Amino acid sequence: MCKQRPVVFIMGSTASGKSGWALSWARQFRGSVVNCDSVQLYKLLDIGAAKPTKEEMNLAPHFLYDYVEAGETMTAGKYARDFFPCIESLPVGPAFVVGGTGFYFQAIEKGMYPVRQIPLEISREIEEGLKSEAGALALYEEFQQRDPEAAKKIHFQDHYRLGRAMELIRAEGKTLTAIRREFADDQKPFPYPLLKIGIKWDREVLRERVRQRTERMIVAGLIEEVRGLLAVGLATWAPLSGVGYKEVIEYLQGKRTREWLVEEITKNTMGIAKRQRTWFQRDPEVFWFDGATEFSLATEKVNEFLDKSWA
RNA sequence: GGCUCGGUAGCUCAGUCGGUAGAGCAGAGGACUGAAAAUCCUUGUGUCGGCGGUUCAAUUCCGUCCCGAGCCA
Repeated sequence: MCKQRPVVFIMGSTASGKSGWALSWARQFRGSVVNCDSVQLYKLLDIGAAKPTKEEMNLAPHFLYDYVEAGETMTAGKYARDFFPCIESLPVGPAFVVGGTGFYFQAIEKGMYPVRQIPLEISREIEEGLKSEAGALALYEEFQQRDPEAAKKIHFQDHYRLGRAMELIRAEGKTLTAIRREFADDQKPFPYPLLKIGIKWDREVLRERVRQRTERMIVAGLIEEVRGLLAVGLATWAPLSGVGYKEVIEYLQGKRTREWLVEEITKNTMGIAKRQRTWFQRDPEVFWFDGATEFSLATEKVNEFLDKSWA
């Protein structure tokens, strides 16, 4: 084994300035920026996804942005499968992996359970069951019976997780708990030298940043972007029910004011920020830096890490 | 000026036929292995507009004052 490519994760909530830090470092340390955001990887989602602009992307190599066709649905598993070939094919230099999707970071760092795609009949069957209160309850009871350990951690109202757990039982014939256990036994470590940087902000300052960014998005043409997506028949595409898009759709449909739009997007974006914070916080390996004042401190940390890992 | 309807949690409001009150939203905290910008969980004491009166007991009834909306002058 000779030199390995150093990888820096840049984590934090939305509107924390991650992309900017990543770009600065990619230029300063002659590296690449790799996206780890579940929305920015789609084509046609630009303004609402807060994707870096073409100009910004031209200042350093950017990867895994804009590469999934609109209308398709990405998953953490697919993302993880795309990530490693991408890293291998990068030009020389460190990789700055940046994004707000904690689940995707986990998918590349820890790996995903090796399970096959759920056959359509099975997912349909579960979906049907989940439609009624009684059906959901019956599924939950079956889940509790088959996998009491996992059932303790999944609330019966969390139909999404309940459904997935039941799909695995029916498709793989294995419980979540069993899959987890097998997986833990042959878990492989992340194959590159890794540094995790987190960007944090005072809550109220972040709220103000989000509000201003929302304003800027609207001025930049967010509404037209959404109109365009609807025009090509993407109304039911999952990402359009995400924050920043669903509000515009509602605005386009009815009597919501522009003021409501800004407030609603700001509010819902803060909800995302909260969930992102909760996710990243529990990773003890993250080095946190204040977004307003500690960029140079963080740069020193990165520099020191790169020195060590290239040696 | 008169009449009517309101004034209850940060916001919108419910409610107590008199025994000091509760939802939604917001806010806060948390979970998380193929939709994750998703999905889900936990969390509500506030002079019930002020002051008096009746009452064992008033946010609830009565009086009065203040504030808001509407109608009539």
